[in-house]
Amino acid sequence: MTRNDDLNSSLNVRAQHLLKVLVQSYITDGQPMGSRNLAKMSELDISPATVRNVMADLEEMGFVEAPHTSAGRVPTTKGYRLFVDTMLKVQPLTNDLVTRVTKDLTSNLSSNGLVESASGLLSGLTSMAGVVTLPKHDRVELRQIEFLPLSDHRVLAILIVNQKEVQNRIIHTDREYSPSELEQAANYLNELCAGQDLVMARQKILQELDHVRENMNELMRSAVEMGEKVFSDTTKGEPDYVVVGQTNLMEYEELSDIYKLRGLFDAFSQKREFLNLLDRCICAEGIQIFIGQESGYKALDDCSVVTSPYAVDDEIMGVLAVVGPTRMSYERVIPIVDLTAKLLGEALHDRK
Amino acid sequence: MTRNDDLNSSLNVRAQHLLKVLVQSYITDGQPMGSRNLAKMSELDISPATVRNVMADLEEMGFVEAPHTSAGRVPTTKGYRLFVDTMLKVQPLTNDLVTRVTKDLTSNLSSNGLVESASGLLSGLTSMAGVVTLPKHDRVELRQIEFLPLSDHRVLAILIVNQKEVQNRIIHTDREYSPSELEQAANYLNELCAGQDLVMARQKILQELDHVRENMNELMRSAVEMGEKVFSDTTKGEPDYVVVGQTNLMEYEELSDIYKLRGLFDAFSQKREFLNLLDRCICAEGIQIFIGQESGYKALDDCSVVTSPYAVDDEIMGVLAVVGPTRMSYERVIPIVDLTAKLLGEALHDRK
DNA sequence: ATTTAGCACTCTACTATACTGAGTGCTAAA
DNA sequence: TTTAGCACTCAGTATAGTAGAGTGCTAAAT
Repeated sequence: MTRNDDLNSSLNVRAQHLLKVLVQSYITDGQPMGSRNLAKMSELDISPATVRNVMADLEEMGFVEAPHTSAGRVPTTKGYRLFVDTMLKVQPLTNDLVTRVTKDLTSNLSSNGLVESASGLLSGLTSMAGVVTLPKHDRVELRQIEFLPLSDHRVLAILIVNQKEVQNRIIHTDREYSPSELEQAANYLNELCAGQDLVMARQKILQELDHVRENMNELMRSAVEMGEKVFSDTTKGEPDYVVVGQTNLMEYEELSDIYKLRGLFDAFSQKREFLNLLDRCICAEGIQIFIGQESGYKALDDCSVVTSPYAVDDEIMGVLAVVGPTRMSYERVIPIVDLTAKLLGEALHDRK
Repeated sequence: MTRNDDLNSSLNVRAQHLLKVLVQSYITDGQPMGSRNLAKMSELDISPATVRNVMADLEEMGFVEAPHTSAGRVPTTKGYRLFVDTMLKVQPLTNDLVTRVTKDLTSNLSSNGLVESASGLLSGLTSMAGVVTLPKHDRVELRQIEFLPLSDHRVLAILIVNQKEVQNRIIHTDREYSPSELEQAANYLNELCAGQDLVMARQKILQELDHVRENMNELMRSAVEMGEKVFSDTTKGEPDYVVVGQTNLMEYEELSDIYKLRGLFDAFSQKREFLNLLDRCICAEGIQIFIGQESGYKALDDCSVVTSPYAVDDEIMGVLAVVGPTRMSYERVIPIVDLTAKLLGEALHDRK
């Protein structure tokens, strides 16, 4: 095998081992690792110089980088990714931990408090931020919307939500609309919002309003405005998810820049981006991990998110997640998220 | 009048004027003010040296202080207080602003969205954090609690809330309780929680649980545990107040220390301390202002809070507030808080 | 008696300089 | 392919010097 083979194909065993040791060390220390140190820790009986050669290769391939010339190496997103995908050995759960989670989730809590409680557990056990979406049951998913003209500038809006539930709203409009106009408006809104949570639907409409204030023909504008009127009554102020422990994130060096933090906190409170991310996980089975920029949202660039859906009787009800710095102990966090998801599902089952 | 008179009795006019100018300047600039500058700005035609003499007096009396030897003066809490109490000239509201608030609060919003909206307005107009408690109506105040024994380790709890509303809960206990035991437990809980919001009541009980786990006789412990079971069903996750714009506070130099911020944000999310503060204002008529340490809570040491109750038909429904750095433009914030309180009240009236 | 000018003094903030330690990349030998 | 050796880079820290802002005090002026 020539050196070039190593570069082009996958990494050889030694390089992988060194990367693994480096990632683990960096996760615990937060210090860039030099060749000398890594040579020792690797227990491979090779010299620092050799390690340097390997590191140069790893850097070329994008698995590690150096903060500056004389600073040792640090894993990149790609490095973490390889580590998480192929070298990770999740820590077994201690009994203490299992009983604590069980106790917190089975004792004394209403089904809504359960969500808070789970979020609190995630946050407490990891010292990062815990996020849990409300069980789907509590959310209202729009299937269809129809309009019926009434007299006096009023329109009856009929919302069909969830399976077969129906809601009626009367809205006041600025002028009379013909049935065919209303039909077109309904079509437009259905296209835009069907299948979504009402809250999300509303946000989408608000965006639309801003976005195309001018570019829109009169009819579409009417449709959007009508939609806004319908949905404005919807937002009961119910949150879509619960975040606990945001402030924990302030403790991490790599996030303690005030601007990053602000972006992150704003993202939490605006909810939109974050909900999108979580919604993406609701279909995926089991744990999913977004490292750094992988999430695609600027606010989360320096964060990793470990998510898992939770289900009652095989029906997926929501998603929970832990948000923390990319330099987090995945080995510890993953089983915690996994366990909490399972037990939350069970607890919800019992409350039915 | 001797110089001593000035010191012992109240400040003479000139000193007051200088203090006023200093406070106003400091609020806009954030820079400590030197004697030279102050002499000019005061338009009093006195020399810097004279100003220095006055400042020395003001410092001695605790109205101003110097960050360090060569740094000019900065108002103290006491200085702000005097300014707010006696020299403040609130800025008249612009028409733009009134219409904006009116529009935001009267258009398109459900009564619950109103609270969010008001909070958003406070935050948006001041670039600080806006807080609005939920209308009292939406809160549930415990008047009385009673227990009735059922069979099979079950107890029926009867809650009388608000005026005359009744709620029932069945709880499961670890053993049978006699009627007299239940009566004592009820008495104990009534004493502890009557008159409080259910959420607060629950918090109190949780505290109690922690606090006196050992020091309590068996009966009291049972009572508290039973209370916990009753109230655990209560916390519907409904927040007691809505905060918008926390992250705005990150922009202010004087708060941008990460530890202060963490304390502040934690206080917001734990709610307890903050609710206490707001509850204190619910009885006070009109605007109330807490400057720096006046609030009595460490987390708010570097903040000022401008509060006002809001009422529907003369019945006080809740409190709203703006939280920001002590160095805020009170002249601007006060009328905004005032207006928002009034219009929120009116908007709630219209929705009834 | 009050105000003012003048002056010595203090303290922060900034800049330049030098030094140390950690760690690298490259080259040539093993 | 690995290693030793060496020159080099860079962050971090300590040191010293300087400029600017502003004070407090004293003695003179009003």
